[in-house]
Amino acid sequence: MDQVATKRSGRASNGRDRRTRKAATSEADLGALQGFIGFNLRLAQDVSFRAFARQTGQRGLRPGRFAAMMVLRDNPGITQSALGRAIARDKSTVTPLLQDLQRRGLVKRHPSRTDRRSVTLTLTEAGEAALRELVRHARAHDQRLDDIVGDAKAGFLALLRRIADDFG
Amino acid sequence: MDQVATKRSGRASNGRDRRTRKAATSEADLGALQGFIGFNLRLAQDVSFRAFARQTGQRGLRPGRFAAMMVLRDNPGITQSALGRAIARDKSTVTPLLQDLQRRGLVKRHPSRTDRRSVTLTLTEAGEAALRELVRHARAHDQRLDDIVGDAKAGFLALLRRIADDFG
DNA sequence: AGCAATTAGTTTGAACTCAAACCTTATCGC
DNA sequence: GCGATAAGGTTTGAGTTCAAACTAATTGCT
Repeated sequence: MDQVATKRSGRASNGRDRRTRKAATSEADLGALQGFIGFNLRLAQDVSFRAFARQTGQRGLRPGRFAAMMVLRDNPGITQSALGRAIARDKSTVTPLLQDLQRRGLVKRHPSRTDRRSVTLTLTEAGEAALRELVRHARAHDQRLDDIVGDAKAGFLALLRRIADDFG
Repeated sequence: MDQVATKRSGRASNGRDRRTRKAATSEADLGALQGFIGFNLRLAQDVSFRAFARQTGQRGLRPGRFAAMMVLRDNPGITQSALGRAIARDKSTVTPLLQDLQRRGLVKRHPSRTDRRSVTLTLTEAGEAALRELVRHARAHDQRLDDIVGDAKAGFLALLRRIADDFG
């Protein structure tokens, strides 16, 4: 149960030394793929996303909704566009997301007084309550990640942020 | 251009100290969200994915196809299920993915001789050629990630793999 | 051998996402 | 002011993805 992974870091898998990191149950050789940061990023994100969804999924509020509601809580009156930028989602994704949250009674949308194009967003009481509950799950979930990352967390987060910021 | 991010790590954002990490252009406060590993994982993956797609996207071969073709190249004769497990995609996702690659003439599928349920997969010559080209782009792309991660790469990859593996 | 449980692959339905086109409203330059 | 340009939101279309239901074939158990 102690990770085959980190064992190999030395030898550059040039594609000829097969059978390197296969899972416990004889599976495919990932070859050079396992050296790509991008690929491993996807795998990790994928697993994390799914685990979060499992923990909170019954309510149908998955990571995307969670992130949106967090931003809404901390920035009451924000507009859809700004929300989209904050959570890195296209505005055309944000529209139906908010329609859903509004339909569930978790979010209120009123026209902005200063700009007739835009909508200002706030969580309802129910939204705040739902978010509090959600935060409990999210914390538990992220605690698992914290446990894996251990004291490397600060550096790990810094690298993730750097990737997110520098790939403009 | 030197990351506002890591600056705040000390104070636990309990939701009352607003305006902490907003981007250069007065934007939303991410609040507690920025402390979540899961959220930052998504942002980084997102940006990386999109950058890859931009570099190779004209050909329509995005990261998903790239990963599949890499596994195919290193594991000729593999079955769809095994491929799916290798790249962490559901078998119902793999089916249309391969139909597309086959339609493009990059992959051959023949019935397995030993198991009449399964299909064995191999890259065609065109597939190998396309992949070689793709690898060039992928390497350039991952080099950018390498540059960002620097000498922390080994540890960074180890953490990503640990996350992917331990969240079963 | 024979029946149950598993596995390979496909199909279908729902969710999420982006990009592009579009309308409305603001802002900028002159 | 006025026209061009930009920005906020919505709609539409296409691409990915998973999960569940289903068929066909294989394995396991007795």
